[in-house]
Parts: sequence; C-alpha cells; structure tokens
Amino acid sequence: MANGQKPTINDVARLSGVSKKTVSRVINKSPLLNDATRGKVEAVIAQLGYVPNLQARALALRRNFLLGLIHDNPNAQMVLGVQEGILDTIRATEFALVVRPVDRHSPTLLDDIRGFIEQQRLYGVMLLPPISENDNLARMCLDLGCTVVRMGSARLDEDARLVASNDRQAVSEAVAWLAELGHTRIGFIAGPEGFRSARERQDGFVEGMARAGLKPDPAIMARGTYRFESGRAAGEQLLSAKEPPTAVFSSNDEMAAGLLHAARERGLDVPQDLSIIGFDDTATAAHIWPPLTTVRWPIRTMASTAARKLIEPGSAAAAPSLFPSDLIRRASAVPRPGKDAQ
Amino acid sequence: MANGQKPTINDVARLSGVSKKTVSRVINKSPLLNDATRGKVEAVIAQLGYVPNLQARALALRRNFLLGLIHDNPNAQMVLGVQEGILDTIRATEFALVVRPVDRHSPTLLDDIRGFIEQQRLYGVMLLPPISENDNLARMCLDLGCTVVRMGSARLDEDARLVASNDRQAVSEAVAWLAELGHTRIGFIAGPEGFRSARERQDGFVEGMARAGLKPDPAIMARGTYRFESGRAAGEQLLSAKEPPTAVFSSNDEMAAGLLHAARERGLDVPQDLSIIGFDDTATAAHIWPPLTTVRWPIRTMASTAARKLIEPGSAAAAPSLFPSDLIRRASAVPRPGKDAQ
DNA sequence: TTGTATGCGTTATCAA
DNA sequence: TTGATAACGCATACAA
Repeated sequence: MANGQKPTINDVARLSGVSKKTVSRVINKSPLLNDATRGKVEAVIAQLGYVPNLQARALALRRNFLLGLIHDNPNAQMVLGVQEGILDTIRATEFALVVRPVDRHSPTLLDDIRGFIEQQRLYGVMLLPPISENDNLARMCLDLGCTVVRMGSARLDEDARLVASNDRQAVSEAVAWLAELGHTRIGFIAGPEGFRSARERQDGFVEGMARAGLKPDPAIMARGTYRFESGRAAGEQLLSAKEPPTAVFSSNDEMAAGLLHAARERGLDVPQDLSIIGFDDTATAAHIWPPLTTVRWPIRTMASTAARKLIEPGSAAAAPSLFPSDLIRRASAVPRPGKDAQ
Repeated sequence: MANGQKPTINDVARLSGVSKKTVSRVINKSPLLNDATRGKVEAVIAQLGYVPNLQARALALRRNFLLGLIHDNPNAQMVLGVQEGILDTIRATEFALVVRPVDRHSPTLLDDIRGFIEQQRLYGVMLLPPISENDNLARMCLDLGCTVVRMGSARLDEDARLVASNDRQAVSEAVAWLAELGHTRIGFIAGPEGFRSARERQDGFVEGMARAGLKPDPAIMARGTYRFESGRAAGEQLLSAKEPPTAVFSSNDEMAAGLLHAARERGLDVPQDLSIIGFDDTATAAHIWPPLTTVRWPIRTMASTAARKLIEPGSAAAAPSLFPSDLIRRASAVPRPGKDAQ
C-alpha cells in the first residue's frame, strides 16, 4: 500500500493489527474465528479495497482458477451459447474462462492442446463437439491432472464427465412429425463421416422412419459436411432424383439453408413443394425464409451444468448429463399437398 | 519431481548441476550465457518435460499473462471472429484469452467489470462494440492499470488504444452503389440510438445520398435495434409509405433479414421489387435468399492487431488503427427495374 | 558467465 | 482463537 501499489494481505494485517494468517482466515471464511476480529478485518478490507491476489493463491494452493474451453466448432452461435452458459455458473466464483479455438485437422492438435493446458495449468477443460468425441484427447487432459467435461450428442463418457443431448431421439421425433404431416418420400442429408453427432442423427432418422412404417430410400439420402455449400450440393442431388422427396431432414441448419437455395434454384416453393427440417436452431434458422422448423437443444443450460461439474467434481456425477431437445415448429414444414385429397 | 508432481525449476537445476538462476536465464533467453550450459540445461528441460509455472512467474514479475475480452455483443459470428483473431496473435506466446460476456443494461456493469479485472489481474482488455463506446469504462480499465484496446466504427480513442473500421465511408459507398444501379428512392434503417456505429452509418447514408445528388426522405427512414424483429417492423413502416423505396440500406444484416421477411409478407419480390444492402457480412447474409449484398469489415485482422497492441504497448501506436471495409456484392441489390426504359 | 540471498502474496504447519 | 515461520516456483539485485 506504501506507494501506488495495490494493497496486499500484509497491508490489511498491519492496519487491522492482526497477523497475515488471520486475514487469510477471514478471506477463506474459516469457521474458527472470533466475530470481533473478523469484523475488524473485514472493515479494513473494505476500506482498502483489498482484493486477494489470485496468482499468489494459485501458487500457494498449487491449483489454478482457470477453466478452458477447447473447441473447433463452425457454429458461432453455439460456441457463444456455451460461453454464456459457463459464465452463468462461474460468474460469482473466482474462476475465469479461457478460450482456445483449435484446428481439428492440425497434425499437432494433441501437442498444441497439451502445451496449452500445461502452460496455463488449467483446473479443468470443457471439450465441444466434434473434438469432444476424441477419446485420446479426453484421456490426455485427464492425465494432465485436469478435470474434463465433454459435450456430445450421445453417451460418450461417464456421467461426471458428460453433458449430452439425445440427438437420435430428437431426430426420430422430427421424422415422426414429417410422417404425421403426411409425407412418405422423406429425404435425408447426413453430417460428415466420423462425427458422432452425424451418426446419431442418421440413426435417429432410420429409427423415425421405421417407427412411421417408412423405408429410407438411398436415392434421396446424401452426405454433407455441415457447411452451407454441402447442403446445397446435397439438395441438388436429392431433388434431381427420379422420385424426389416431398420433405427432407437436414442434419443441421446450415445445410438446410443450402438445401433451401438448391430448391429455389430449381423453381421449387418451400414449403409447398418441399418441407424442410433442420437441426441446431441457429440464428439463421429463424431468419431465413420460410422460418425453419428445427431441433433446438439447451446449449446454455448444458454448458452451465458442465461448468458446475468441472468446478465441483464431488457433485459432478449427480448432476444431469442427458438433456432433452425440442422440435421448434416454424413454417418450413407443412402437410403434404394433396394429402387430404388422396 | 520427487514424487508424482510436475518438475520445477529446482529439479532442472539439480539435474543439470547448475543454479536456479541459470535455469531461469535459459527460460528467459538471456544473452549472457555459455552455449554449453544452455545446451545442457535445455536437454534436461526437454527430458523432464519441464514447463515453467506461469502463476509463479506472474507473481515474481508482478504482472500477468491474461488478456480479457469484454463484450455485450449480439453478433456471435463477430465475437468468435474476434476470438480467433486474438488467438492468431497470442498462440505462440504465454498469453491466454479470458472471455467475459456482460450485460450492458446491468446497473452494476462497471462494478462487475472492475471486479473481474481486479480479481484476475488482467494484463490488458479488449472492448467490443457497443460497450467499447463507453468512455467511462475505458478510463476505468486504464485506471486499473490494464492496457486497453477498443474496437469501434470510428475514431473513438487514440491510435494505441483503437482498432476501427470506417463505417461512415463504407455506408457512403454502399449508397453510391445503389445510386449507380439507378435507384433514387433509397430507404434507410438506422441502428439504435446511442450507438456510435448507428450514428456513423447514418452519417454515411446521408453523405452517400448527398454525393449522389439525392435527398434523404424521412418517410422512408426508420430506426431499429439491430435485431431481426426490429428490422421487420421498420420494413413494414417503410414499405407502407405512400411512395415506397425501391432500395433500402439496413444498418446491419440481421435487420436486413427482417426487412426481407416484411417484403415477402407484402408479396414483394427481392431483389426485383426491392434491393437491399446490409452491414456486417454475418453468416446469415450469405445463407438467406437472395444472398445479401453487404458490407464486410476485417474483424479477424482487426482483432489480431488489437491483441498485438495489447501485448506490445511499445509498438501499439505504430500499428494500423483504421481498417477499410469491402462491399460484398451478392444478389440482393440489382439495377432498378425499368430504369433503362426511362 | 554463473551463483547467493531475498522478495513476490498467499497458504500450511505447528505451536502458543 | 491466534501467530511465527516456512513453503509455493520463479525473478531480481548484487556478488563472485
């Protein structure tokens, strides 16, 4: 405090006439403390505007107060939702959120992340899909002595280290909805190979078709990369089939937007000639025309829960790890035209 | 190293038979060091997998290695772009990026941010619009002993603390482009009052109109909130004017998407009946139909530069602080129909 | 070119 | 219930 520096625990101790250790006890809310002393010290703390030095605490405690968010995710809305969810949990704590976008195609991915965790000595990390599906990565983080929570679209780890949506069921229900609307020629745009979410959604599609008594037709199924352009390409393929679909489920919104463009370019009217359902409920979904019927999963709540699992490993297993999704019904999926007339 | 702990500088010193200080010199790349000693120590470091403890360094150096990103921004794509830009710069350094979404309407905004900076003892912070326009906030960060760079849409601080686009000029050019396409009834959707960017864009509109010899007509100008719904509402207002516009500049993409919906609901064809230009080049812009002509500013480069200014205050003033924007010409703005026939 | 003693701000140990 | 002293891992001042 002497000069223009920030006050330290020593300043507080001196001014309140107690030892450093006593101040430390006040900071750490130790129960064995005389109320009078506590009050005295707290007054000085307030008066000085003293804030404990987190780096010094980290050193002495041999632990850190940093949570890492590691991701390689093309969906900005989702990443930001996750950040907000994590903040919901840690806002009132000493933890801070450190972000690290990575490139999943980098040959040095593992080493990069290892270096990051070691250098910053993270307390815990949250892994977002698709890299959350990498078991080696998760194991490495654990070996580095860092708690881990993986966000995914299926049970890809034990409860304490998982927050997941149930994509299979969600897609199955979306397809059931299309069937309910009278559609029988239902197409599908898959996500990229190797993505767990892509597989889950595909399984959900097959399951939903089966439940509706429908048979998936490979002629109106295509694979995309989750990107807009791939959705457009897949759309061209599907729509040029001999017997084109009257409805298509796209494994994410961005590809659904691409499909919409493909339909427009062929002079088709959406939703009259073609119903579309997407997945993710990104900002785009509500802003395109027609507004897109899509699957929304509770990103923010999941992320908030994940953060709690990270900083309270004790209660981690008890917190929920599976979260239900909702079908958001907008204007892009309508009853099959002429259905009533049949 | 003794037990299962991470190796420290002491372990390295002992195993390589030198003092701690010598190891410290190796870590810090001190020039006055015998090459042989350096090699010997580096070998031990590699063998042990030793990583210096950043918290201990922070304590000894009385500085930290954390950069903060403080924002209350509705545009996810932009925030993520900023994060990636900052990472481009700090990836090879010891710095980490800590994020803090805030609520600009919170009455305790200043106190929240102060607590955050003090607690984490940030080295520097980057402020995103619209809160970057808050002079009191910027000053507080500075007073807290933390370097600051503000991202904005005009010169709102000195070079060392600024990365900005020139929104006024960009909008002026966009309007010039509409005029070139033959439009004379050009409408405008403004951003929310109190936003510097909104003012700059409005000034740019007026300037562009003047340059084209056109007079802005208040009957086809409206104010929005930068959100989708406000764009739709503004659109309804503009399009129900006695003499509706044949082209509209919207102060951001999201409102442009809303305007598009309003046009559709009135049975108008975009772009045949109405040309639209937006601002930001968000993901949505390319994915709506028709693809939106819009203004793109170099977010990632700006953020990367901002990070450099933060961590190298010396060269900060020298780095560029004003960045040019581009008009991305897509399909939503076309020549005014019948113009040639006139 | 290298080493010794000391400090950074906090917590843990153990005694009072 | 409190306090003196020694860590925590690293950097700086000053010597050698």
